[in-house]
Amino acid sequence: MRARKIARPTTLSDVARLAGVSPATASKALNGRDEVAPATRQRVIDAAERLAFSPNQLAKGLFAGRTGTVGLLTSDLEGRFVIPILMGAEDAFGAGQVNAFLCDARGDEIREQHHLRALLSRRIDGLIVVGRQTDPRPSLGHDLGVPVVYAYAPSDDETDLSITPDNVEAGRMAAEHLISLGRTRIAQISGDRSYAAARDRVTGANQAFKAAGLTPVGDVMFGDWSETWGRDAAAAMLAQHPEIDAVLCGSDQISRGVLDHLRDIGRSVPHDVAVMGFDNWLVLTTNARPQLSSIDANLKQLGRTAAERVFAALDGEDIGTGIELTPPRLVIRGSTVARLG
Amino acid sequence: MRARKIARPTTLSDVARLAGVSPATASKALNGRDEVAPATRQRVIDAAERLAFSPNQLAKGLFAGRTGTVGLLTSDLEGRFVIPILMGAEDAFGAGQVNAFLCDARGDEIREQHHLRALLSRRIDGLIVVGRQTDPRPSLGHDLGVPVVYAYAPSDDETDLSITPDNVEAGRMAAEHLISLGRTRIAQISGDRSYAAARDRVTGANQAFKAAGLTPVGDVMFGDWSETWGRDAAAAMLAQHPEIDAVLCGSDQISRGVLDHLRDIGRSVPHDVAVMGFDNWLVLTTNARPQLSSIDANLKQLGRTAAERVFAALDGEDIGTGIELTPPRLVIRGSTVARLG
DNA sequence: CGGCATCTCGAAACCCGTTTCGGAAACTAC
DNA sequence: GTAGTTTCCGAAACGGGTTTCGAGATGCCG
Repeated sequence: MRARKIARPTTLSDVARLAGVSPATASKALNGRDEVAPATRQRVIDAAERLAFSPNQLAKGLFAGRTGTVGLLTSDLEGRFVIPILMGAEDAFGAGQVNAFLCDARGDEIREQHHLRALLSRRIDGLIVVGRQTDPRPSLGHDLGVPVVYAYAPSDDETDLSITPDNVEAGRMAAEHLISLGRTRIAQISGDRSYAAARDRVTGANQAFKAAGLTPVGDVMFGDWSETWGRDAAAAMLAQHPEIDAVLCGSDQISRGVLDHLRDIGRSVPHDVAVMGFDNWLVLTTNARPQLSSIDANLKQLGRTAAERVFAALDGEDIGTGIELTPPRLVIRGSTVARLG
Repeated sequence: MRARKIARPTTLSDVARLAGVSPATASKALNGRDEVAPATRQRVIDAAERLAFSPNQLAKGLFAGRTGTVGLLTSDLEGRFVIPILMGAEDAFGAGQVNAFLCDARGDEIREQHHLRALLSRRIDGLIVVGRQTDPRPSLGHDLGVPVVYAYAPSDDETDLSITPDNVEAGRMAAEHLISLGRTRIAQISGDRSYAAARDRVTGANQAFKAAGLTPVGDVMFGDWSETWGRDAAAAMLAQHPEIDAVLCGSDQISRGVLDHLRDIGRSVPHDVAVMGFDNWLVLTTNARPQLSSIDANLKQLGRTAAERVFAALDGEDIGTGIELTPPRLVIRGSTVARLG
């Protein structure tokens, strides 16, 4: 049997005709409404089965006002951060009957507006806006007609709901881990100073140092987020302060550079110097020598939370306002604790 | 002026009423049909502008049978490979009026079927199936009613259209680069043997060796795709064959491990030993010491091509069959050519 | 000024599924 | 036997847009 050239999808009327009832009855039978005789219902169900009927969600959405679709508007698909968030959101959505439109604005405001228009004209039920930095981004406004949640990058309008990682807490957590290991001469090599993520983590770490009565060694070094910067910064730092016994880094990439330099100059990790990373990027952390302790921002969880907030808003709940911080998680590996290799 | 709690989107009827015409005329005016007087058209356009009217794509699609949406069914969002492909596809689609549904099946066939159902019931116009390996995957069949293109992972049904990187050519290209540099004692450290990508690249490289009259040093080492494996394999390889002057690796991660080991034992790269990676993963290649030469599979281009094929099929063209190979690209950096640092 | 072609517009049907509401049939109660 | 209930089904309207087709208003001709 050849497939028809144009495989017109079967409609509810087709099912109704085969079952010998009206479309109205077929609809009621398939949706479990109770004004249908059991025998009739079974006939309709059998007919639907036979024709492999799947209802046209467009028509359904047209009437219901709900489409079962959500927009994911990201500003950077290449970024590693948006992917886990998208996954978490997909997790939360996928459980139900929701599908997600993915749009990438490439950080271009025009393109973002364009995508936003397109999404709204498709009558999405909700929108998640994902940024690639934790710095605030312009709000999309409130008169969109659908609930909006900002993930990772918070909105600059505090009457929006934003969900973002708690980088201050993350910095504190990392510093406290090093302190709890007895390290006292701790240096910080961070990333790009223009990123709130870099500054926040340093803030948190400094709070922990202060609380423990420690003075950090040297000034915090800001640069970029690369391995190369980590290497160069470590060289400069250790030349000036050879006494340091731990380095708190702004990212796993930077940590890898620092580890590299430490091996070059023959310092043992973690015995002589402990090294903490940030982000828990597995490709980097688990293949480092030794494996790299890091702070995981729980991005997947963040994405799931964002999706759940959108869901809640769909069910009529108030979506809430302000910036909601999600807690980080400490992942201990061999770069801070020796027996873990 | 406060935004209404429920911002009911403006409909075509609203526009028509404001312009003082019937919905039918309004529709014709906005869609550029010529049975409308210029003055009337302008009135309608102005009214639409005033009300910020954007037509309900659902209703539009309901009638037209075209929804302007495409499904992207991937089996692994975490994989680095699918992301550039998705980007390329988004590029090609985004130019027009098409939006993409993103679904992640997590390599689970049940989940895949579930998502497929959902997508079809949303009346997508086309489907791109993205895999995370280049090994063939089960076909979804032909009676879906929409054009399907398989990207990266080809379908096991040769009457489907698949687009996948030419790994044999990639292997050959890498080997020829090393040969052209005068290297004659070349070893291969590859990834997981169960991956077609690993085997194909080795095949291509061996063809190049044969053509040049060279005998590879030692057996090809298969392992996994990690940096750690690269280190271990390099150690074993160099212990047994200290004479090698180039290593052809199965991935950039493996290359990084190899580079690491070479520095450990004091071999200079590229002077003593040249190293080639695969995938051109910038985070790894540009931060290596020296920077890593690699083969780029042009995945973004692949995604764009896949999207264009779907487009073509929508316009009535035959979608074609078989496996279409996309050419790789050689990226030369310091790990093979010294002056490039 | 009548007859005919042209232009412009709107009523109505349609896409597909849901829901309301009314009616027919079967059943109960007296 | 009649009146009142209940059960089950279908006609019709709806949602938001598109398209067909016919009607009314013009313009042009002789």
